[in-house]
Amino acid sequence: MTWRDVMCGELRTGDAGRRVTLAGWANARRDHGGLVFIDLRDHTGVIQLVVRPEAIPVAHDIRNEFVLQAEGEVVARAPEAVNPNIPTGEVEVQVDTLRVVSASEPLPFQIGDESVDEVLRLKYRYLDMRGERMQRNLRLNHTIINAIRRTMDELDFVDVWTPSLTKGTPEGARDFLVPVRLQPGTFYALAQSPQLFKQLCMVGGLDRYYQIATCWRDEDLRADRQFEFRQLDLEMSFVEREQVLDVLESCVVAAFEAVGREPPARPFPRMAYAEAIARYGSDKPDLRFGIEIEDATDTTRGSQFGVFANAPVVRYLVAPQAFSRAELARLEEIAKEWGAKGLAYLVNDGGEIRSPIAKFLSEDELAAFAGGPGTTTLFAAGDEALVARVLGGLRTHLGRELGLAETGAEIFHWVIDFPLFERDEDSGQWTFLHHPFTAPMPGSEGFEEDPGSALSQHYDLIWNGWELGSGSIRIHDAAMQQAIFRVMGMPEEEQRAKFGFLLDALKLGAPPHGGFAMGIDRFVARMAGEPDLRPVIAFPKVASGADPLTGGPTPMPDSVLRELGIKSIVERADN
RNA sequence: GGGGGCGUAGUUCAGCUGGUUAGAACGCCGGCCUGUCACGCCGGAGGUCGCGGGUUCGAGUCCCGUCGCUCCCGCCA
Repeated sequence: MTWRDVMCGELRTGDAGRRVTLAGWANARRDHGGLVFIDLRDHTGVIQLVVRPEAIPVAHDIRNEFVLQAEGEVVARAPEAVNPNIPTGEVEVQVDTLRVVSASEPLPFQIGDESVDEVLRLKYRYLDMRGERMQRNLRLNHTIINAIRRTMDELDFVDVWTPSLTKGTPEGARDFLVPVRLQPGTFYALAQSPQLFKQLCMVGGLDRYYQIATCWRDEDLRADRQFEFRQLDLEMSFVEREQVLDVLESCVVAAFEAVGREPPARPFPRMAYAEAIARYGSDKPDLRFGIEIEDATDTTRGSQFGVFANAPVVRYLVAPQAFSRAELARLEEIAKEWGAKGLAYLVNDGGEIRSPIAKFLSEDELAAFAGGPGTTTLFAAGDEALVARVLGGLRTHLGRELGLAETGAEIFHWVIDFPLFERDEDSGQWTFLHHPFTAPMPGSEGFEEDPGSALSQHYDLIWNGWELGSGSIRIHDAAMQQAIFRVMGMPEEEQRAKFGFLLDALKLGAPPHGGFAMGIDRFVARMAGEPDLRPVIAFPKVASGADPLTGGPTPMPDSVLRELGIKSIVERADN
């Protein structure tokens, strides 16, 4: 038998007179006693069925979300019966055969009701999926990934599968561990990224590798972070930075074109890390709006206001609004979240300056810092990094709260010239900023002398203040790789134990290479206009790490653990 | 690990300074209806107010604890 020969959403007046077989879900029913209307829905849309219950008594028993199969004739509706709200509204199907394929109990929530608690929708994700939003998002995801794959293929990249089960490393994110039964007491880690495997592919002469790779990280979940996520992972041999960036720009543009949107102009602007921090207080600034950080240190050095006079750095930004006392208290909260001790400000309310610190400031200072009427100057004082963090946090907050970012623009840009190392605040040890395989900038090869001022060939791709991904030119020289490990305080034996396989490869004819990893889920979420990741992922987990649909994770019986050489030390009521 | 928010019918919510039988809308069930399209009209069922304890003559409301969910910080090479 044939379940259907046309989709619900496809029928138009040109189909009038045609006999059709349809299958789908009962989206709505309007039972008039002697005449029953049923809106039949599939992923293409809705078509009105007209059923005469004297001939088809089952029509009275149809309920929402029953799966139905209907046969009948497409007829044009009378002009006064046309429904202009749906694309199929000029026709309907006069049904002569109606079959309940699958009944449905009343639903826990109504399809398409976006006000329903998200966790409940996740528990019944398949119902949520029947709604327009998930249908749109999952298909958008498919379209984007197809466009990316097509682009990579055109550029001669080879899709190579790398292992999910990998050797664990204590650096970086926490690993998801997988016990190995054949070697009790040992574990694989689920890959946090194919990083080293793709570098080995370059040593293997693949020249251009890519993969839509699943990655796992056992860190706390957020609105834009899941345990597992996908990245467009790529690596290229014999390239400089600009060639890598060019490939990513091609993918972004192809994705925009595939979904029928105006792509961003190429090349995307480049901005040095130091400039991003100085002007915006962030290494991923949202450039859809202005508001830049200004320096006040020269003026405040001799200030009567002790907080200013004693701070290594005083900087400020001018917000385009004269904030109320309550709003300023809220902003101070934000500033404190980012590490500030307090928040100094000048409100210019129609030309009149309001400020608790005005009495400490000279005429010169007031004149220098106050914005025009209807603005507020927000200060941060402290060391350079703190000031950047606080003002960057405030700037992002203002962009969101004041709607400054809602310009309709889509701004892509690169941040380049990152530092190679940073100090770990706890241990005081030098540690890599991104990962230890990033090559230093030409001119920074002497990084062992002065790790703090060395720059790296690392780059980030930013979309409207979202970090979409990052990459770098890698180290292809074993001696340099070992020098990096040395600066990080990793002794020779530890280097061998953890990364011996990489060091061996780098000694056996490793070509210069570089690559990138872009978060696919983030990219799709942005493209879909979704505020976070979950609406573009078919079956996401919630913030506790649980899966409301299947009820995972679950404890395992001791017998299973014993075979794996594992003993649980956690007492559980449910075990 | 730290901070904020939430938890009342299937769903979304209301429920004042503590005061009779905890309400509404949608959904659900029954009845009527041949041109509706979020059909309409009439009737009905449905609640351990997250859980435990306390204060009180009396707790959805106040207090303590606990659980769950959520957002943020930490963390996420």
